[in-house]
Order: sequence, then C-alpha cells, then structure tokens
Amino acid sequence: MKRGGSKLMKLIDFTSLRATCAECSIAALCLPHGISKPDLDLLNAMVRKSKPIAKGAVLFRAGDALDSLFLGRSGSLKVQLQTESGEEQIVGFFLPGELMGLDALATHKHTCTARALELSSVCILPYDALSEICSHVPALQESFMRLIGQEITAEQELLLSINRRQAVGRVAAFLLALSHRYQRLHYSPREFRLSMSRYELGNYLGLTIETVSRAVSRLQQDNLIAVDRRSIHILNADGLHDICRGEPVAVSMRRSHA
Amino acid sequence: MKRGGSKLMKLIDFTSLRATCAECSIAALCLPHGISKPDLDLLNAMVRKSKPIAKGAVLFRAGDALDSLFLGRSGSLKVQLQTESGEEQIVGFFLPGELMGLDALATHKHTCTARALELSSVCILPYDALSEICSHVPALQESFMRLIGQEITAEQELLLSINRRQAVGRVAAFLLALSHRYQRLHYSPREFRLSMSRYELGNYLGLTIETVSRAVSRLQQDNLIAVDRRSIHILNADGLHDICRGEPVAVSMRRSHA
DNA sequence: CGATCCGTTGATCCCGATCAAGCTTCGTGG
DNA sequence: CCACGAAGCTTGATCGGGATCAACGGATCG
Repeated sequence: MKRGGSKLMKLIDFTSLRATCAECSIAALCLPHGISKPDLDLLNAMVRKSKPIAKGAVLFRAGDALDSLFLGRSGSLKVQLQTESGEEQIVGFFLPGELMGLDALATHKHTCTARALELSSVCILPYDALSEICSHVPALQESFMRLIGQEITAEQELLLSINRRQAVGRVAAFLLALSHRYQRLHYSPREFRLSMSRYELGNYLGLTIETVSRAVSRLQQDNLIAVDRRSIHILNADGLHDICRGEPVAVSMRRSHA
Repeated sequence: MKRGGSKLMKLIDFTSLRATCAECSIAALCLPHGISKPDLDLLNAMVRKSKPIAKGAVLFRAGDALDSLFLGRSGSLKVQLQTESGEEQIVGFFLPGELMGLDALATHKHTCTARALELSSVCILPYDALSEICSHVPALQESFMRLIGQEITAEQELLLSINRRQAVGRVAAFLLALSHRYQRLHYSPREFRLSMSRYELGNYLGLTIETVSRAVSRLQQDNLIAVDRRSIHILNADGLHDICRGEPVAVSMRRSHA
C-alpha cells in the first residue's frame, strides 16, 4: 500500500477525516446491503472524506498518477479531457454515489481532469487499499464492478444520444437522465437545478451554447418543461421521451444484418 | 459458481476447448508478465476458447444474462446498442486482446449485442470464476482492471473525436487509432484491411455512408492514404495527425475556467 | 454605477444529410 | 458460360440543422 500522493495532499487535506460508511446517507448506492460489521470496519479504515471542494477547484488533473478513486458525496463535478489544441471535452458530470477516476485504470495515470461545479465533497478511496479489500470481500468487489459498469453504460448512452439525436433530442435525453439520477438520490425528479452552465452542457452534448439555449426554449414553448435560468421543472416526462425517440438523425441507421 | 448459460451453449459449443494461455500468441496483451505456473494453471482451468464464430453470428445479445466476458482472439467483432426504434448504434469494434461484455457489469444483463465482422474467435471468461481467481491473484486483478480502463479510455476518445472533429477528422482519427491497435498486435500499422463496411464505420462515427466515402476519398486525394476497397495503406501518418488537430468543430470549445 | 459573465434571440452561412444516379463486386441460377 | 439482381461503394446536386456572427437583456460583483 503506497503512501498518499503528495500532489493530492496539497489539494485536499483529508487528515483525520475518517468516514463512517454505515451512517452515510447514500450508503445504499455504494455498499452491498447486508454487509457485515467486520467488513464495514475494513471500509471505514480505508475510506476518507474530502474537505469541501470549492466551485472550480480541481479534484484530480490529467497526468496525475492514479492514487485514489473518488465517490461523489455531495454537490457535483465535471470530468473533462483536454485536446492537444487545449480545448476541453467534458466526458461526464458526477453526482453523489457516482464513481470518478476510472480514466486512470488503463495506465495508472489520469487522462482527465475533474473540477467541482459547485461546493462539493467526495469520498476518497485509495486504489491499492480498495483493490486489497475488494479481493477479500466479494460483495464489495461486486459493488465496485457495478459502479464501473454504470460508468461504461452511461458513456454508451451518451454516444447513442449524440450520434442519433437532433439537438433538441439530446437536451431532452440529458434532462431525463438527470431526472432519474436525482430520483435515485431521493431528490425530486421533477424539479432540480442544473449545476452546469449552458456552455458546459453544450460542450458535453456536442452543441454550441446558442443551440442549447434554443433547444431549452423550444422544450419550454412546447410545455414539456418550465425553465428559470438553471432551474428545471419537468412538466411532461412522456413528452420528453417522445422527443428523444422522434425524428432521429439518419446517420447510417438502417439495419445491416437481418 | 453458476453453470454455463444455456443460451450461450446453444450459440457456441465450447466443450473440451480448453485454453492454454501460456502458448497463446497474444498472451502478452492479457496476462501480467511473470505470472507463476500455479496461477497460470488456474487460468487455464477457467478459460475456454470459442469455436470459430461465423461472420454475422452473435456472440451475446442485449438482454442476455451476464455469464461470461470475452477476450478477442482472432478476427474482429462489433458491439452495438439497439435504440427503442430499432436502429443500431455501434459502440465499439473489437480486435484480439480486447475485452467485450463489460456492458453487462452494471445490471448483470447485457445492454449490447456483439456480432462477428468476419470469421472470429474469442476466449470465454466465465464471470464468476474470473472474479474468484482475480481476488486470489492480484497481478491478474490488475491486468483485468487495465483492460477495463482501456475500454473506458477508448470510449472517451471516441466522444472527443465525434464532438470535436469534422467528418474528415473523425475518419482520420479512426484510421490512426486502428493503426495503433494493429501495431500492438504486431501487424503492420501501415497496411491493413478494414473489417467493417462503410455503413458500420459511419454508424460508429456518427456520419452517413456517403460522408464516410467522401472523407476517405479526400484523404486519398491528399496522398495521406491509399485505398482499395477495404484495404488501407497509410502513406503519411503525420499528415493524418494534422487533419485530426486541424480546424476543430467549434462546439462550446473555449475554456471555461482559466 | 460600469464591467463582466451568462443566457437569449435573430440573421446568415456552411458542413454534412438527403436524394439520385451509376459503378463494381459478388452470388445465384439458367 | 452468361444473365440477373442485390449489396457495397462512389460521386454529384440540393437541402436543412446547427454553427457562426451579432446584438441585447439580466444577474452578479467590484
């Protein structure tokens, strides 16, 4: 088990912030239910809570060595790739209970940078310790794998959304997905506040800021949502679903095999 | 450890096809080097080789229960999502040494369908047995995690390519990526044969078949590649790189944080 | 108050989708 | 062997969704 990365230490001071997973409000999202007391103690000994991460602050940066994985605890973060020419490509937004840092698994160096979109906090899972514990506690290994699977599935859904939907459909699909994620957290799936700007939304969905704005306006005109700046009120989820299905982009979409 | 999925058994008869990883030509891609003899025996006891998979045949299908993961051994396969309206979205092409089936990790049901693009074969890794062995052999666990990481990284690169590049840039980036993957397999990175049709390429990259064709023609006109049907000869890899970087799509791409 | 950032809306333009035609290659059956 | 048709691919012409350019309004903050 290697020591905490010095770079991380400078960014986030987590000394003495021991976690108590059993009391965590989102434990149901991270832990196998029915985990035993001794296993829980192992976890508590490993997991650290981050201090609050200010809006715009970096959790990890492309190029950093893989030290820990991070589980959202509160707030939200964006994870982005940097192109050679210096622009950013946001590859994901992360809410409580969602796992960040998997971009470093391949080479043990992060390829992405994670920044808080608002005041946030995360659980810090030192990777070596996590591997160690997972190999002793199959149920935990299983939970870990499911979190990884969610990340992969989410990326595939995003690809589908971008390749197959028009601008309005992408935004509609995004809002519905966000709605489900909030529901999972026992927040209202009908009313929520976007923590990302139109710019970040457009960057993620492959649209310009103007197009995002127009798409949102259109959904509002059609009485599918009510919008006030970043506050979203979903009025007609079924209608949003229809938008997602309707008139797909016809990009090589006929069947190739019967 | 559960029994082999009956559905799979119908598709692929792998009785008595024991694997011998030590003799496998692509062992370097799957195994930690310096793995011990006893650990290798454990692996050999678990891994099965598939019978040859005919072009167009299905390896696993969306909705199937997670039974095994699959490592490409020869040939190539495509993995695709199905939209509600029935069109397909290809989320990846898989060559030898690359891991398929991770789409089932989240729910233990496959969300994608895998089909062979040509006569192919795979290694079959029963998931439960794989987990079991990995937890006893840290080096193997590590290899497994790296393969998962590669999948995640590849999907992020794809997103970047699609969101930030024009048509020609996407195709150029795809060819370069393929070139690297062939090189890894000790095939020529300069000359290779595409196993996917223009349709499948377009579907993957979010382009129509006509646009793919025009992009390929353009790269050929500029003497960056030579093309004969599906045979690709890369003449100027640096030039291709330039195309990838040059004139990106201006989709919300200025920096948001200094 | 300005200054700046964020978001909306309008006008115009362009890349890639769409429509259309034609060319290979390949498989099938006469 | 050729006739035939169906894929698969290419190229040309036109169209349209979203990028681009531009102007403006509202929030936040000094």
